[in-house]
Amino acid sequence: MKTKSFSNMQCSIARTLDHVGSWWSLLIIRDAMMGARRFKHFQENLGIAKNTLTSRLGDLIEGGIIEKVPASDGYAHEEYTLTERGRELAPVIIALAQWGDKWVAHEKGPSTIITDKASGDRLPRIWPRREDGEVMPLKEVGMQRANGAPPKIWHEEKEDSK
Amino acid sequence: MKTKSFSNMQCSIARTLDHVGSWWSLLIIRDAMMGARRFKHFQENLGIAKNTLTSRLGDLIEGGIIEKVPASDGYAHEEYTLTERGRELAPVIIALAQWGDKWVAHEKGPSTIITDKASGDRLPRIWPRREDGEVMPLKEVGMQRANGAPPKIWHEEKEDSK
DNA sequence: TTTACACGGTTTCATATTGCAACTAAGAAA
DNA sequence: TTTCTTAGTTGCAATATGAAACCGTGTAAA
Repeated sequence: MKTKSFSNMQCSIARTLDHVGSWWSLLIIRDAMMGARRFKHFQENLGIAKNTLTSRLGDLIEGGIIEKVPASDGYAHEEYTLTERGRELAPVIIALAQWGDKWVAHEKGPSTIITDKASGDRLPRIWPRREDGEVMPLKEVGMQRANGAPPKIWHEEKEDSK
Repeated sequence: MKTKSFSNMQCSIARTLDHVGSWWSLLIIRDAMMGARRFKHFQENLGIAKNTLTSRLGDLIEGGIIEKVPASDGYAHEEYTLTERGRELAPVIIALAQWGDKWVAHEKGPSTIITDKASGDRLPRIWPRREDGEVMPLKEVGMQRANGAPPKIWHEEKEDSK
């Protein structure tokens, strides 16, 4: 028996979570976005067990989200940096951070602030928008199954029951 | 020993993941957003073990993300629906889905399509923007530690080494 | 040059989480 | 009344995680 993998699911959300869905992955990515580059950085900052960190870093490297590069300073051997793939997870990280700020904030306030580097202002809430850039109410966002997707039966059964 | 909880961390990302970071949580939320309301829906669609589903649903209810409500149709006893808190996770779900579409797409294409209900068009990529609504390059997004946050030493050590 | 230490792991063991299968209680259907 | 469906619960096996000890390499200190 194994913990089930999501990689064979067709859903993009599941396939993404297969890469970043395990317990520590997104926090490691967050730290990498904030400048952590070395094993020690992640380990001390997160308080993660070393063997678990080894394992998670390995998975992220295998998934092409993080890569090992020669050290930027003189003496360290190798460092971990985000790939393009990894950097593009920023919207996920920002969305998580902003949800947390709103709904489960720490009494001392947020410890991480996401800003526009140029102005120093905090970013507005990341949110679905139309092509023209206008913010959409969630009610107007539809999540549908595409053609190839296996059909769902959730709503049909309601029709003939009531 | 216990699996470490993130809830005592000050970081909003960690605090959010404490609610939705476990293996199945975000997929359950995704299904709820797509209309799943009953235990059976989640269980059949996800292929999750029933005891695990029971446990995850309980956590989500405890976290105020899902709630049990009287059935909408005649005979079912109770159903699971997203709360406001839960619905506001949509940006996270969308960001995950779009990342997956781009980087780890299934050969048959995405199974879930996120649209503007009014036009039927797929949404543009959810992405950090400035106050004026303009899309920002990731390079211009800063992630900083706020005042109260414990200081990090990642960069200082580089100064005096080279 | 020898010794000590920091770093990035690996190994071992205890506990936790998950999956699977079987069982159960309550309501609906036949 | 009997059967079926639903929404679980229970028991067991396998995997994941945490804590602590250990280790090899390279750097620093004496």
